Amino acid sequence: MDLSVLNLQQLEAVLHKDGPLLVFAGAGSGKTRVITYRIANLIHTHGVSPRHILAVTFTNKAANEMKERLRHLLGDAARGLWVGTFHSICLRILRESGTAIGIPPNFVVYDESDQLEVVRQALIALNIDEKQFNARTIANQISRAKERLLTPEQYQERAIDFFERIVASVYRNYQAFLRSANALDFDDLLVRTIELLETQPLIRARYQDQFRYILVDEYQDVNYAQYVLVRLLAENHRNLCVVGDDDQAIYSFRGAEVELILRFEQDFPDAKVVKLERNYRSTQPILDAAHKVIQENTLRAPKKLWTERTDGAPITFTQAIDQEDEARIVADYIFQQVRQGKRRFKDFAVLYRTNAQSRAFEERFLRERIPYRLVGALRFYDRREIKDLLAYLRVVVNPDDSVSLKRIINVPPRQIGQSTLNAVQAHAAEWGISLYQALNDPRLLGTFTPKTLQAVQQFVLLIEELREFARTHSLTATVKRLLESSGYLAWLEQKGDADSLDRAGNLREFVTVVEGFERKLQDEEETPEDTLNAFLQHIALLSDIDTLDESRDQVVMMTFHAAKGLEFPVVFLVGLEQGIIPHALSETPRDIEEERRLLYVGMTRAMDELHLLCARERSVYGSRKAAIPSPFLRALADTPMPSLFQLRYGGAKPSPLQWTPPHRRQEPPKPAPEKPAPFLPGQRVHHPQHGYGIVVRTQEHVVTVMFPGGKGLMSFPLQGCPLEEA
DNA sequence: TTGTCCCCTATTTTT
DNA sequence: TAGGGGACAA
Ligand SMILES: Nc1ncnc2c1ncn2[C@@H]1O[C@H](COP(=O)(O)OP(=O)(O)OP(=O)(O)O)[C@@H](O)[C@H]1O
Repeated sequence: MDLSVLNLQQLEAVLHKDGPLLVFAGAGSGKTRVITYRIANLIHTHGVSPRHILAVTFTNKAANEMKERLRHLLGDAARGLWVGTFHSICLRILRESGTAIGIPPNFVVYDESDQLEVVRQALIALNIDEKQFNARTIANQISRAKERLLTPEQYQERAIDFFERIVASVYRNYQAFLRSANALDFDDLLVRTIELLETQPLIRARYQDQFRYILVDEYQDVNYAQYVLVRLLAENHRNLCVVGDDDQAIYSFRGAEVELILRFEQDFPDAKVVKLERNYRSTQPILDAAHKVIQENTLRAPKKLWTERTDGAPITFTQAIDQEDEARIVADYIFQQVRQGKRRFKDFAVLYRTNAQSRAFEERFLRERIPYRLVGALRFYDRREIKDLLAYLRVVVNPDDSVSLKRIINVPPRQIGQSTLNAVQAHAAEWGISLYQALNDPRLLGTFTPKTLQAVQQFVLLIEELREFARTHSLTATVKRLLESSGYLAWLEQKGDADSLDRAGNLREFVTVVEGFERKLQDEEETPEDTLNAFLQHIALLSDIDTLDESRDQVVMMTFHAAKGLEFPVVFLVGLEQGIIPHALSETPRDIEEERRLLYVGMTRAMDELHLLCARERSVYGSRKAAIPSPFLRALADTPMPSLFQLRYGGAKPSPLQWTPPHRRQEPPKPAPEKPAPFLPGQRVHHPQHGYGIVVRTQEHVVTVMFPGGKGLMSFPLQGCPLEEA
């Protein structure tokens, strides 16, 4: 195997065979590469069987890439390796061995919205007003508790105020509900795996023996439960290699604790520590700027980072008028670079703090026919029609899954309305049975009018018939059958509006996805039921980034969070404004430092070019608000940063960041009393603050003017613009 | 029971 | 801005 693609420090980490190992290093220093080559080396040089190796990645996509690279390095010798996220690995363990603690392998994985629904049900059962205690907040609290491995009882003991006591009772109820629906939420996957390993010595011994080498990427973002799981699994062989960078810890809102990586050397006093200092990804100007930003943080371990790419383009900073202008500037730049043959679309990434910011870019890119892929909060599988279909499938697997049943009982409408549903729910709650059991309970059915009774019985018949069908047919056939016999597809088509037809299209696409999944499983001998289970569980753990296809020539857009671990030749960081990053909701110094790390993660995704943008004005909830640059950019005050205008039109020499101090409020644009004078390119104009300039271009609503004296180009909305002919 | 219309509110980030 | 929920008529 060719280890010459590693530097000395990387080699040191890769060759370290037994015992705990910490690779602690900055962005782009080749940490992930170390993990990959360490695995390859263990298999190739030391003859370790792949099934004795467990590698944990942050996303499913990262797992797939690692598998792919190992296949490339080792060919078939890499088969049998365990690579996946914490959640997918726990899922696999629970499927294999969960029965020992009463988890049948066909459990359902509840996602966030299912979770919320369960909390709502619990609130109703406990007679708590949802307006008084927000279901989402409570669901979050429950998640936090599980991440700290607190049972409802333990949580209750620790509850210090009224709210927490409420949460404790909801939590207890919530767990009971999950159990009766044979469901696990995301956190349960970890919690129950740990429970399994802690209470079942034989099973623990088996997995501890199996995973002789454990490697964890992005260790700075593990939470307490994940930490406990790793320790538990590694306890015996102690061949644990963790890799991370405290400056890239950005998931504390999800319970992750950076302290866990900082504590590694105390947990394993004999740990070998390797630091990597050479960055292979970015040019010097990018690295310098990123370093200036992150250096402002106080809670960090200092680290060096250098690069041989000392000759890069300067980073740019551009203030746009508003978000549309921001999108326009980015689109123009991309278009120009592609047209000149310098770049392809897939070389570009647009990164932002919040998903809502993608909108202006989508619109602009659509208009300019720039192909793009949005990695969004809304997954394909989260679309309403797909979730409905999945709910049907879950009910087919497990009719006692009341959350799913409730979702589809009247979709499409089948005469089972709110009042019937209320009666069913009340009955189910009263007798402690599932909704489906209630629907079959003569005591309840007796109270229905003939019309309702018929509707209910038809529904039960539909489900039974589908269950029978699913037992004896392929997954694809079942899905097709379901779309027919539930009347779902017909319902959408009969509605006939654009939205419904769109949804119908998505459902057909879903059938294709199912076919693909089934084809991949072909070699494994599975019963139709197993296939269906595996499919549902698999989908529950997918995130949108996992479906990103990097071979397609398209610009990618995603949040800073989603970009973790990725790299792109040209990166635009947009909306770098106070209130967005740091986000207005971050308050404590700790929060602020995490926001700064987020910016750092974004900056360090760039290989060749980094472009920072912000807008002077932004629409929030539809109303326009003045915006000022993010205070984080102050760290770059002495960095020469030309704007994209200057880059394009030449003009003034790169100037330092023009800082608009926070106290100097931007004037909201005054509505123009008369039709604005049309400006022509080449025309001389005067601006009250910036003085004389030359118009370089006019568009429908915007005029761009070049000012002398290092000011470069500025754009103004024609509406209410203070420019005058000179 | 269904469908429509209008008002209100929520928005950080996600496995 | 949008989408969810409540009020109301058919
Ligand atoms: N020894 C090396 N020689 C050449 N290129 C390398 C070397 N090590 C890593 N690289 C390249 O550097 C880039 C960053 O590597 P990698 O993703 O492993 O870094 P990382 O430390 O995991 O980054 P991050 O923390 O930002 O996710 C990749 O393109 C990788 O191929």
